[in-house]
Amino acid sequence: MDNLLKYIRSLTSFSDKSWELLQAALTTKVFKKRELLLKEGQVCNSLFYIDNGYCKSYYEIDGVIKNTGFFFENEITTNINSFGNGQKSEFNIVACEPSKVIIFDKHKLFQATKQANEIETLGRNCIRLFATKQEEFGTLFKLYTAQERLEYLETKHPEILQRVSLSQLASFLGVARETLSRIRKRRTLG
Amino acid sequence: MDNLLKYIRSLTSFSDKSWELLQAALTTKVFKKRELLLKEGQVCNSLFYIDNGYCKSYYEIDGVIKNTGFFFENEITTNINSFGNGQKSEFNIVACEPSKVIIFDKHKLFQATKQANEIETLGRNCIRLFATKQEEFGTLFKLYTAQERLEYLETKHPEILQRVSLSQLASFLGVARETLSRIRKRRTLG
DNA sequence: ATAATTATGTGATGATTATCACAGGTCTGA
DNA sequence: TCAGACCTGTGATAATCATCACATAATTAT
Repeated sequence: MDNLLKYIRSLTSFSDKSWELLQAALTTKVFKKRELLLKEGQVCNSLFYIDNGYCKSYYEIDGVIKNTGFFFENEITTNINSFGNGQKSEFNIVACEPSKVIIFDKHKLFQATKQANEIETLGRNCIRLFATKQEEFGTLFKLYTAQERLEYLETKHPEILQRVSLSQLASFLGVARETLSRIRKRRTLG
Repeated sequence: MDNLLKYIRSLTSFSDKSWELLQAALTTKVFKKRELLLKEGQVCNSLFYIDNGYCKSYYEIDGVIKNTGFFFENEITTNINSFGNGQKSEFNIVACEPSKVIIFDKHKLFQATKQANEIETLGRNCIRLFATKQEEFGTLFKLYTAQERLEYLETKHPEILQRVSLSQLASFLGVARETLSRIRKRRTLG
């Protein structure tokens, strides 16, 4: 829980009392590799804080897996649309490594929110960070070619390249794995 | 202001008192076509609620304009990263038609937030909607081809096609305008 | 340990797309 | 209203990418 408290206090002022109230909404779970945090068709009633390990979100379309996001330590992942509107999730979230995850229960969180305004502010800031990340990666596709997208990750998010395999990354970058392999080869030579 | 109040109340319960407190953070401005709401290099200290008209966000890279979002009536636009972290904006937001915009001032909004918890909740919900939209459009590029992205807009967001020119849309869809013209031709025939 | 699975590299080929060039249509402001 | 600015369509060509096929690591499970 120590990491989470530091994370929270990096976002907003948070009294010991707020922290105590928040506990009612939290549970910790260790997910095995390939275990699902969220399954397609379910309603997402949780925010998932990743204490260690990492996860990815992916769609499965006509049997083909399309990765849409990677989430590492000290990040929160969720299906923001499902969480906010109660609609069924169209994608999955899965642990890519054994991962210790702190789960925020939506309904208990909203109850805690009523008791401490700091928790409401925390919620706003978590969603803000999530929105920022979505915007950042969504923009990549409009601005850059596949090769430039790879270079962007190399510069701004090297941790992704270190931990995610080429095949997994290709799907995220929107190119075939063979293409990414060739892009990488061109780059290490030229 | 009537549209805005309806919009707010569609998101969260909002008392007349909260509405009155919120007024201190609001100003209304009519932007001419091509007038900038936010300029690259500026810090974004506002949320922009579009009462009528529409706007787009765009990057200008090596003299080439890349559209990253379109925003219509009853939507809020901003640079969420600049607004939240105080960093300089890397993109512009411009009125594509004469547009009546209600501007939420960040600092005054935060003051109002301290006086009414409903305003904090409103803020969280506005950011949530923004995040949902970012996720939706970011995902398009990972899941679909250019033609499928066009079909998605035709189905889910026909208002964009009705109001945005082909050239402007091509940039948003990440293809050359000639390519979008040909995709459209293929579709209307086949 | 070793068999099975998963990941990566690479060639060949066809499909898709970007880019340049140019023509005609539509909008718009002085 | 009329000239300049924008928008759309289309051909030609080169670049990029997806797909299939197969070989060879690397990893994983029993």
